[in-house]
Order: sequence, then C-alpha cells, then structure tokens
Amino acid sequence: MRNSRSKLLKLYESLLEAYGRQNWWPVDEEYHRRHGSDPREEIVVGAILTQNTSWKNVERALENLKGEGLLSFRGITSAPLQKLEELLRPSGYYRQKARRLKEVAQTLSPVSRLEKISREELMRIKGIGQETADAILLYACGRLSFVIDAYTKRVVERVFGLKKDAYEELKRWFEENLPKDLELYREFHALLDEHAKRYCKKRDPECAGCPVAQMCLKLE
DNA sequence: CCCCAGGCCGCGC
DNA sequence: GCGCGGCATGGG
Repeated sequence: MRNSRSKLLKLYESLLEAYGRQNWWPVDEEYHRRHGSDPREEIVVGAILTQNTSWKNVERALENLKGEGLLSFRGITSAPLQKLEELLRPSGYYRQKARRLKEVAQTLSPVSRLEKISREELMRIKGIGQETADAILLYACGRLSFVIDAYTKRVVERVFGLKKDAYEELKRWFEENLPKDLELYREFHALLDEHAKRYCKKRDPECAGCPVAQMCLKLE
C-alpha cells in the first residue's frame, strides 16, 4: 500500500527532525581496543541484558563487567557463574541472564560467527527470541532486519491505528514499506524508542507537544 | 502503594 | 497455537 509507505517514511523523517540522530548501538570502542575484544560482543551482551529492563540498569551491569575486564565472550565464558551473577545483578533477572549469557557467548564464539549466522540459528539459542535476534542482526551483524519492540508496537498502534499483535507480521510491514537502508533501519528503531519514552508513553502519553501529533490517528 | 523498563521460556490447555 | 506466570532490579 503506497499510502502507508509514504506515511511511514514521513514518520521517520519527523522523528529524526525532532530528536536528531540517535547513533545506536552505543559501545565502548576504547575498551575493546585495550582488551582485544570485538565491539560486536558488547552489542550481543547488551541485547540480552536489556530484555524487559531499562537501559540505565543495563549500563550498570555493563560497567561492572568492564570493571572486571569481562565484557567479552571470552570473559563471560571463563568467569565463574556466581561471579557473573553478582556483576549482572543491577540488570535484573540476573540469575537467568548469567546462565543465558554464558550459553550465548559460547555458541557465538568466535565472534566471526556473526557474519554468517541466520536468524533461525540465533533464535535456537536459549535466551534469544525474535526481538533480541533482530537487534543482534541489525546492530551487530549489519543486516537489514527491522526490530520490533513494545515501544514500536505502541507508537504504530497509535499513529497508524494498526493493531498487529503478531511480531512477524509487523516486522514484515516495516520492511516492505521502507527503503533497504541499514542506517535508516537502525535510526528508525532507535527514534521510535526515544519517542515512546519521551511522549508516547504507555500511561499518560503527552500528546500536547508531541512532534508527530499532526499525523497521529489517535488524535483525529 | 502502584506501574514500568530496549523479552523470553516453559508450561498447561 | 495460544495465554499465562516467573524471572528481579531500580526509578517514577
């Protein structure tokens, strides 16, 4: 549908205009230079840790790992489980995440595996579901895989009146209606999250002052 | 006190 | 093939 295609692009451009480039995914390049690890490893770790968890809490856990020089697949694999749990504590679900991180780090080593791995293969790893797989593909592997999260669903539901509950269906809808541009995929997802946090909040959305209120179905 | 956060898995039906 | 509870910390 041509109409939703142009409206979707318009939404992207408006959000970009309003919030500027987000430059996701944030990684500490310098840390990885010093430790001989790959920044992509940090993206994978962050993707696991941020599951249903605020990024603020994830940052604390990442800092803890860095402090022990363990923010890498090798570090996570070699660390005792108890030690890992302790460091991951601020990110919540820390026992689950410690176990799953070990599994993920081992399965994805060496990190060059990311260059050929498929979405299905990623999702077979315990702890990696649809969204985490897509985030890894998009931000670590550089593939054109649009990421859907709770924020994305909420914004799209309000702006377009689209009630696509099914993850795969909504993902396809984005991918069919966007130009195949890696930076656009990355920025758009980040912008949707930023927008959902600032204005399009779950409870008490601040529609007054919303930068995309003009095109929002909810306000018609 | 409540709800929410950059989800996923295992279970019962 | 679904809906649901459990997982857990920190902030508003």
